[in-house]
Amino acid sequence: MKLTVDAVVFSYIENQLKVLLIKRAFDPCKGQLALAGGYVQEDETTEQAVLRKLKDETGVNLDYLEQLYTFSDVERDPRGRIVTVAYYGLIAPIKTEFTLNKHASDIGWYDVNDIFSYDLAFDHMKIINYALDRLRNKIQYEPIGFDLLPQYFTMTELWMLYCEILNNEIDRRNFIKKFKKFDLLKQVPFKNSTGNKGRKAQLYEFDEEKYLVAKREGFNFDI
Amino acid sequence: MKLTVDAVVFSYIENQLKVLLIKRAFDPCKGQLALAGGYVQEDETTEQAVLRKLKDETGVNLDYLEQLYTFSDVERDPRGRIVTVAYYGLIAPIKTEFTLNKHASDIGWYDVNDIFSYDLAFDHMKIINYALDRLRNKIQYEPIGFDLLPQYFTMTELWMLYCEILNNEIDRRNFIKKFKKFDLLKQVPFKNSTGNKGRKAQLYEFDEEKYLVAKREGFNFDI
DNA sequence: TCAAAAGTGTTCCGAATACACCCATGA
DNA sequence: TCATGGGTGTATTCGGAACACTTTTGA
Repeated sequence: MKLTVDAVVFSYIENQLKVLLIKRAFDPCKGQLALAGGYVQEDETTEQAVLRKLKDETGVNLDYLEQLYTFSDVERDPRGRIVTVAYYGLIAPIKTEFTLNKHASDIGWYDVNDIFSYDLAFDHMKIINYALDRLRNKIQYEPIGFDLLPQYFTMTELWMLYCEILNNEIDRRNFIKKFKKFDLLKQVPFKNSTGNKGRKAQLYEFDEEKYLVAKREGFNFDI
Repeated sequence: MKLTVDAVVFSYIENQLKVLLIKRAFDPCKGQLALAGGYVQEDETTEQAVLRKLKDETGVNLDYLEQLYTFSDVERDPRGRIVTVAYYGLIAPIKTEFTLNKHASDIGWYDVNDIFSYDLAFDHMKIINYALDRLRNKIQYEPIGFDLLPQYFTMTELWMLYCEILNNEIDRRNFIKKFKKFDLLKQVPFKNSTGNKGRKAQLYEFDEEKYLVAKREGFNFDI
């Protein structure tokens, strides 16, 4: 019985929800896209293992990490009996410098709307779908969406993120009204100028402290 | 690296939420209360392992089973590096016949409101608390409460179950009104007579079929 | 006829929804 | 001055919360 970890890492790049995949350099499944992951060592928790493997295999540092599910189908790995503890992580769209290592011939961000047409290694498609379900649920009742955005963002960007992930049409005005009533955002004293059209937008920052205090007093984040 | 499973089994007996614990017959933690569980075999999934161990160690058959979380602290088991996949299960309060086996010197139902004063083996207290959190959340948006009740139950019993688990005062009238509007219950053509006081109560049965149809059409169970 | 539990209805309030116009900016 | 995207307000509707009386039953 061997134990591995796998990580479904999401980011939000160019208004699209992306997932981090590596191209496997070795068999089994050589050449196929796969999640980052690997064996758990004797002296580390599964969470530590995920962070270590991500660092080793891709060089990324997460803003959020959560255990997803443990997959234990007997036939899930051709190398033998391998149980995997899957995690999902979120990362702001900073310029991610990938450090290729021997296990991966390529590393990249793939649009989640496209991955269904790819041929993923092992049961990794199943794991990604599980992660997507969890993300879509969780983003509605925990303020984790901010971990997919840069530190400073506009209301429209926040709104577009939610539209993209929940893939439905949310009324922009109602969404912003609701979010402002939550009172979890700090205005920052400058505005953005992405694109050179139209009015400049106010930038905001998530106020983690405020959220924790509000939560302790019974506030429930709920979109 | 060894892999085990542990099961937090709940039932609802005498208007109290109970958890199934065994008294360990051997070291480590001999004599302490613990969850049912054990090693995962090479040719079975973790879910199959839980069901097998529950059958072996206690003889109970679950009405509901769900994976909870995988616990992997390096020091969580004195026997060495053991990662455990925890599950929680629900079972209706039928007369459960326990089959004692060599691993357990005793098996019993313990009120969840009392277990905090007991000395549980390993990190099993942590696991039970995790399961309680999950149950309290999930019962509010999936109709799993019925798996803690007998096939036929009264509205008042259903209401009391929710009050007990969510330990807060829910308005009885609003609760019943809401549940009736869901239209997920079948009236059965007889009434109960528990106790010999007061008006007899209509008995109901959960209509799983109706729920699945409604769910497919977009219905969301939500207390 | 009384005590105990079951069963039911109405009002009120707040949140969600639907919906449209004005503002700031740079070309 | 115009096109583009940012920012705000109101009316309506629906569901949740608060709340009290009548009915059935057995002793």
